[in-house]
Amino acid sequence: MNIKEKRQHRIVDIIQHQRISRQDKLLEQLLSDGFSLTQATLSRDLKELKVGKIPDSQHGSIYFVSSNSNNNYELHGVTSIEFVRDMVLVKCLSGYAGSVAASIDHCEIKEIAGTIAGNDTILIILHEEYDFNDFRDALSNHFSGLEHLL
Amino acid sequence: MNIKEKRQHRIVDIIQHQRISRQDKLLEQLLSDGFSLTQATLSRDLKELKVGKIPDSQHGSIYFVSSNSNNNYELHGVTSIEFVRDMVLVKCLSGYAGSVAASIDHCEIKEIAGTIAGNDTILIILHEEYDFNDFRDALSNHFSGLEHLL
DNA sequence: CGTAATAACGCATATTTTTGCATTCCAAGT
DNA sequence: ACTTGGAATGCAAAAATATGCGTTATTACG
Repeated sequence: MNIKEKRQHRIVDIIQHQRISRQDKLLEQLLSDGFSLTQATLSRDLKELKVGKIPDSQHGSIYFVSSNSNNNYELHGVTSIEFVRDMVLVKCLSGYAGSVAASIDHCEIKEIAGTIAGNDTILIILHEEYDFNDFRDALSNHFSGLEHLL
Repeated sequence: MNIKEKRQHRIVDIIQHQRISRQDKLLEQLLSDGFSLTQATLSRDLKELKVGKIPDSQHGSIYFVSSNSNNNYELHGVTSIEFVRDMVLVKCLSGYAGSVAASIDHCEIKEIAGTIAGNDTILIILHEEYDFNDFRDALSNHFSGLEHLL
């Protein structure tokens, strides 16, 4: 895991455990944790992580991580991803299709109309208005380690 | 319904139907809808409404209304609310405790660890880090008509 | 390796949002 | 109608966040 990933993991961690209302404060913590960055980078990280902000009665407005935001979660067992017609076929190691599909479902990706998992293959149907590019973007927003398959 | 309420309703309406990324844009629409206000007031409205902002892959960052934000729903049958130790006791009309508790549960208020309802009394346990003030704020954010009890 | 292509980042600045303060509006009470 | 207190608002300034651009690191490839 490289520096950037570590940093972003730490950002999510901090946000999930404390009420952060300003990038400054978050930056302070990251710096004292040994990370080296500026507010500009932090701003970009928050965007990549799809970290949102919502008013809070006590602290003005605080950051939060949407449950199905970019969690950079690693998706294990996927061996290939291909696009056929307006469907996506995801091939997995034997027995992995169920868990992989469950992970994907859990993200509630708006582009996906539904998934069907067998033993080692998942069929994903996209909503009509989306194409493979949309799907690829969405998937890479939610999971890491798929770069070489997309 | 007074001007402010109408305006705030309209704000929620706009946000739920379009991807708004800046208060300016929202302001424009409100002005052309005949409302008269400045961006400062809009900012305050968004805070009152607990309208959040979350990065969006297409439009930078867009406003959204949390499903269990300030919905100003009326809570019927409550007769008193009191704080005892780190718990809250809600007294209701006979038979109402169940439905009131269900309504409260439905909001998934983060300050609440759990609720237990009898026939006319609900016991609400708060998470350790919150106090009655937090609870009161949260409750009044979710329901109207409780002012005289809080 | 050397080089090209891309990603990551900082700096400075622009953009956007929030807020302190003064003013206006409005409802309640006399 | 007059006073009064709180809510609502505008204005201007402060605070917070985002971003264009140039530089540096990192990766990919011949």
